[in-house]
Amino acid sequence: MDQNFSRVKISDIAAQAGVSAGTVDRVIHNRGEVAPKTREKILKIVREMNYEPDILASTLASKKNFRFAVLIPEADASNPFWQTPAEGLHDAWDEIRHFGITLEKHFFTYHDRNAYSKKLENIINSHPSGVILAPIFTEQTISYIPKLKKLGIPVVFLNTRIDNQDNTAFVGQDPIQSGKVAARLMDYGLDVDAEIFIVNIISEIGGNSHILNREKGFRQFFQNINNGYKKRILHTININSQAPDELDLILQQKIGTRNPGLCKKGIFVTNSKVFQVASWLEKNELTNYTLIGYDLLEQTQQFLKKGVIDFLISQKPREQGYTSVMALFNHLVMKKQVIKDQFLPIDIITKENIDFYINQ
Amino acid sequence: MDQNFSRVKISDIAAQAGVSAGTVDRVIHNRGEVAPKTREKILKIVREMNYEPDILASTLASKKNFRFAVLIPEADASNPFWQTPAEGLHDAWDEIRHFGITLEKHFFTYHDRNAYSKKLENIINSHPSGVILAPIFTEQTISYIPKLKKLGIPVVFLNTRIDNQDNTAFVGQDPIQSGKVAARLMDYGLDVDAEIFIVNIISEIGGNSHILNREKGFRQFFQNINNGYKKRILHTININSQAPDELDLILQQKIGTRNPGLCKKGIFVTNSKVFQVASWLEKNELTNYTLIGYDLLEQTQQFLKKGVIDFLISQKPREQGYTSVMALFNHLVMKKQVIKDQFLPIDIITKENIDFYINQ
DNA sequence: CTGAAAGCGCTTACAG
DNA sequence: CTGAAAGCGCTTACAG
Repeated sequence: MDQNFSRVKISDIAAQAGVSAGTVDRVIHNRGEVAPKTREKILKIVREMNYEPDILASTLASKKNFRFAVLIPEADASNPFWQTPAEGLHDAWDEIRHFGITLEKHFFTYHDRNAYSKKLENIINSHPSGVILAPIFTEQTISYIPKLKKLGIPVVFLNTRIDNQDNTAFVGQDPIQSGKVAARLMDYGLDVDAEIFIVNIISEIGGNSHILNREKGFRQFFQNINNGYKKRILHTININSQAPDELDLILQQKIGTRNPGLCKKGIFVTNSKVFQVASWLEKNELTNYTLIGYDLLEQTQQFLKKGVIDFLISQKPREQGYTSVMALFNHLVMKKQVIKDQFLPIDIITKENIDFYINQ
Repeated sequence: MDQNFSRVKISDIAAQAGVSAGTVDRVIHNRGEVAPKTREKILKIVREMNYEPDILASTLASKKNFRFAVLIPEADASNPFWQTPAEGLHDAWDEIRHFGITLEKHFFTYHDRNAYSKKLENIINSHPSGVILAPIFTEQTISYIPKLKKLGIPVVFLNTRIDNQDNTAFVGQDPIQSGKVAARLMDYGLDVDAEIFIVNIISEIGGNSHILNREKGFRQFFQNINNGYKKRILHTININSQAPDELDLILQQKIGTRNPGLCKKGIFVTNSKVFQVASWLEKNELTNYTLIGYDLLEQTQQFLKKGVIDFLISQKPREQGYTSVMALFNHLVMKKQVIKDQFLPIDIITKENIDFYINQ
């Protein structure tokens, strides 16, 4: 039955096979030093009796320890997103630490690729049991994959996916698809002839692949729509600057002065910087815009609640952290098969459901 | 440090206190038979050394077993919703069964209150370690709460919340708030003067509190909106019938013949029966409606993908099951403090993000 | 009220 | 290649 945890133990197998528990153990864990016939015999009985090891007893006896090393961006005022994945990592660790697991967190900044490489190298040299990585810097990351592989250290990618790599798992969101979700919301809410602005606010050296892919998905949505009458006009606005005044100026120029007074327009901001656009709209009392962006930061939440932002898309940052640790745990400790691409849901957040998503 | 699992063990405490491990154990588990001064002394050292028991060793040694009894509606063709919570229950059990936990599932039908009572009574009389309950029948449930309490059997409410009860936890969605989410989506997508129909399709004896509360929340949203110009016209249509033909007739009469040709109208179906309304719209080639409903069943999914349904709200059925088991586990086995009201997120599902929610 | 001993199921040297 | 013994940290009778 489903509900009954197998009570067959090693001693049962040993008795059946007429050998000692130690020999059974050697077979089960493929530790060699067992005669082929003995091995086969034991294996057969293991299968017949449907033996499942007691993972608790195993962990207790083996005194094995696991070190999970984490390398993610440092959370700070200009980059608060990374606070929450760190909490998720910690929560998961708290649930599994009984199994002799330690979690080491290391941080890097978006500004320094070399520091990232250096830290990753140090981590690898310390021979952790597994690594959880936010591989913002793609090339640097790829260059270390062979070494990790050689040392047999499994690696989980967090938040950013890299194609064709030997990672144990990826945990994060599909950015192209999330762009499509944003597009659906725009399309549903706007008149047929409404203009739409895609605003990319790029303020860091790295980590822009998400932005590009979200725009890509957003545009794909409108290409795929086959009710041809909906010829949406999409403008992309790329902004590097971070100074609020400068940003306002650009927005004013590119959006504010454009066909004022016509029907409601849409603005899709491809990351959490949507709060800066919201701030501009609010200051200038511009209400005739639908505004959609990303992430539940303190600032974005405020503007959603005020109604300046209409929808936010959440990346489930806590769950990203949580799920990454669990992927490593299931792979390393539970020896379960782990799903390689773990795409987390693309949550649509409004004023009405936000309370249930905070801290997810 | 955060990351270091305490390595103090009972023998360390015992040595410090100059007693045996057995005595320390008695103190830690409040099993009495210890002299007050000894007790105090040990307690002090436990605190000082920051002792945390090794839950694995404890579980292994104690040979304790836990029986979790579940009582939920039977999933069948007319009520497929309950398939998924059952899967979530099973998934959670699979993760924790090492701790000597068995999961017993019992089922009831919406049609028979007495059978529900009877089953609940039988479950209680079998003295399980804890109970997980879908308390569809409120009164019947409440009448058994004192008995559960007396026997010290913790109970977790699944999907339906009952006020002011001594349950260990509730896991489910806030139906009033979910109605507001639906209202937000309607309001965002419809013209100011569009008519909106609220359709309650009631096909069972019990389980209608969700429907009522969803309508309530939906209406509250429009009452609270203070941009007075948006005077929405809301019609409620209550339908008891289940026969498709009859249903179509009623919909045709109440919705289909009403101001045809005017601007897009909204239909909010307060449960998963939204697929029946979708089917009616499709058959009659009525495209000028925004349709919002609940739950990711096979039928609702199809209509969402076809574009007949615009949005679905998911109750996260799998997570409901999963979280219920974990609540009981954390309470009973891990002896952690468990949050009483665990409201799960109100997920907004579209054609674009549905793939990431299936089986949640 | 307290301690010594055996045991939970598995793993790890060690001896042969 | 194999077995006997000790041990992981905690709990459970049992004896006193």
